[in-house]
Amino acid sequence: MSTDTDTRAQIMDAFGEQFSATGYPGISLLEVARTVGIRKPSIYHHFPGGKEDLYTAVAVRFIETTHERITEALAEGETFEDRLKALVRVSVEHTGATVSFEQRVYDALDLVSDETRERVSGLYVGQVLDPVVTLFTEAVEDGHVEGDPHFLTNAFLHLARGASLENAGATVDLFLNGARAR
Amino acid sequence: MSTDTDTRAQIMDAFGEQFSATGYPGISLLEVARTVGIRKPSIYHHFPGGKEDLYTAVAVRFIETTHERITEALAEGETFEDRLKALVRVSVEHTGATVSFEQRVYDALDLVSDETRERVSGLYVGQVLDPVVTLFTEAVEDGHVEGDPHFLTNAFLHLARGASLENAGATVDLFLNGARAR
DNA sequence: GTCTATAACTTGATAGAC
DNA sequence: GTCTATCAAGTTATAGAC
Repeated sequence: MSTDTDTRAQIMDAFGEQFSATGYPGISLLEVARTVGIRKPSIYHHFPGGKEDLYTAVAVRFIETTHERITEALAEGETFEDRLKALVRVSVEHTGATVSFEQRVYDALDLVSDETRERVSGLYVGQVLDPVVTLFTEAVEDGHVEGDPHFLTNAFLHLARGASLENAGATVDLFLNGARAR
Repeated sequence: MSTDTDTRAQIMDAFGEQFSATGYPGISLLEVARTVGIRKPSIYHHFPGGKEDLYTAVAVRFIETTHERITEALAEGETFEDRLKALVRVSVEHTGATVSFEQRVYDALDLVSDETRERVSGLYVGQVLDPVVTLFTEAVEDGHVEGDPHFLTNAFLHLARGASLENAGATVDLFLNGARAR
């Protein structure tokens, strides 16, 4: 095997780490190159489009990984409630120090070209959002929950963003039963 | 009245707009100066500490404004439920295009000096977070809701972040009663 | 209070050798 | 596939004139 794919992956990893820490405008390709141990021009061999090209690759990889984790989470749960708990855990794993990688990806959309924005946002909706919307659509049909599936999806994902591994169960319970004292 | 405070406010406004659009690393003080209609060095007369000094001023102003709005929201509502709805509306007003100003402020904390971080985050906790924690602490005591006040505060604020003006009521209803079909 | 001028440096990106 | 060398343009920040 050539070292090609290895270097490429290392560049993406280094980019992703900086991206997570500072967001799109804060990334320095020089710093990325230094982290990998190569010179800056070498990045352009692997990613001719430069910074935006790298962003696209990293965002696509993240979205596809997330899609896989969501699919696994939805498959492993027996009950609807279990599936929600698994989804919260997926969300928690993505949440970095101060701001989630997902938020960074979404955030950068305003700073890239129309083509990149449409490609990444389209992929995000199809691979990440739609599976959750489908889950809630079926859950409404099955009588587990009531309300508009898109509203429920949005509310649940925002709630999940604030959760931690410890209170994943409590978060799902709050979502299903509310905070009102009984 | 001198033009001093006026220029200072204009600089803060221009900074805030760019800050909202690109986040801390994406801001150009040259661009800020151009927007205001002055040369870049003039910024340093009003904000000797440069970029970070400006960030602090804008963040402090935002937090204090938010504190006032929260206080008003909590005062205007008669019932606990009304107060929650008013809080959601305050949160919605802060939410910009892709990412809220609040998120931007919080986000930049990792990129500034220790002193600035401690000052801004301390002010945020005291002025924005604590009033909501107090509201939930009292609500638990009064038997309106049940659970840990800090958990409830965190969950509610995350939920509110995903709300819109149209579904503010539905969001509060979801928080209090849950999504479970009855 | 605002300016011109400038220092010192980093950015993204390219050309061309090996 | 990686390199050296280089580019134009951007960045924060300061000194000193008016």
